[in-house]
Amino acid sequence: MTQRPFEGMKNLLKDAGLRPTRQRLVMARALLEGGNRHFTPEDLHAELANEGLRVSLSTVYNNLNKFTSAGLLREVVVESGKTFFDSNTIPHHHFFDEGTGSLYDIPEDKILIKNVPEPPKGLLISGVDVVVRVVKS
Amino acid sequence: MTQRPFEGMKNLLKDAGLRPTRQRLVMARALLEGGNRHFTPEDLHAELANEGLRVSLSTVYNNLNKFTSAGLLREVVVESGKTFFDSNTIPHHHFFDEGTGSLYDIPEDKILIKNVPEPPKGLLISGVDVVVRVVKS
DNA sequence: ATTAATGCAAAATCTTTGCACTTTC
DNA sequence: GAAAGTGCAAAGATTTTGCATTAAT
Repeated sequence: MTQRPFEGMKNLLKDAGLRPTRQRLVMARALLEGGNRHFTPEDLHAELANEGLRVSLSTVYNNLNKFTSAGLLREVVVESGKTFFDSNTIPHHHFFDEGTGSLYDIPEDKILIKNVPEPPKGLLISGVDVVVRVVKS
Repeated sequence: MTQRPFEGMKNLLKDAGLRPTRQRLVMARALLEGGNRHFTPEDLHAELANEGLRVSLSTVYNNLNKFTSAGLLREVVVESGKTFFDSNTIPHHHFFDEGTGSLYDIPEDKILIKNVPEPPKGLLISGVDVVVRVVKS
C-alpha cells in the first residue's frame, strides 16, 4: 500500500482535475490513506462526523461520484438499494457477506476465469466482476 | 423451455405455497410462460397495464418478492438503485450492457471459474455471480 | 474577478407498509 | 368466517438537484 504523504493528497486531487477543497481533502485522507476500504456514502459521512469533520451528506455523495469518475474510487454493486464504494481501483473481485453486508477483496489473479463467451454483436467487454456470496455457516 | 400449460400456473403457485389470485396468475403467466426474462418491477407493471391487466404496483412489488422467496424468480444485482428479476432460476451468469441496461444470460457451464479462495472464517459460499460488463464498441 | 464547490432544503427515485376492503380456502 | 391478498395513499430510504453563499484559481 502506498502511504500517501499528507501533502500528496493535494496533488492527487489536482492531478485528477479536482480542486483540493477542505471537504475533498478530508474525504481523500479518510479513503485513500491506509488500506483498502469498502463503504457507503452514509458510512463515510458518519465516520467523518465522528471525528468532528463536517462535510454535508450531499457533498459526500457528489464527491464520491466525482472521485469515481476521476478513477480514484470504484463502485461495487452487490445489493440493490445501496451503493458501495471501494478505494481499491485495481481490478479485483469480492466476497459479499449477505448477513452483515461486509465486503472482502479477492485479488484478481486468485480466481481463474476462462472461456468468457463473446459478447452480443456490437458490444465489447469492459470488465468482469465476480461476487462470491457467503453466509454464516 | 418448458411451455407451462395455462392450468399448470395455478398448481405452480399452489406448490410454491402461494394462493393463486388473479394478480399472481397474470404475473406468473407473463413471467414464466415462454423464455427467460429480465425485468424490473416497473417493466412488468407497465407491460401488464399495456395489455389491460391491472395489478397495482405495490402488488407487483410484493409478489415479485414472494415469487423470489419461493424460488420462482431470482434477483440480479448489476446496477445500484434498480432491482432486476430473472425468470431463469437455474444458476447462470450475465452480460450487462451499461448503456442500455439490458441483461443477457450466460449459461453457467460456459464460463470456467477455478480457484475461488476459501471464504473468511465462519462463512460458507452460497453462490458465485459473474457479471460481464459490456459497452458499445 | 471568474469559476467551481458547498450546504441546505426540496425534489426525485425506488420500495415498503398500514389499513380498509376483497378474495381465497 | 378465518386467513391471506389487494390497492391505495402514505411513509421510508437513498440519491440528486436548485440555488444562494463561500472558497479556490
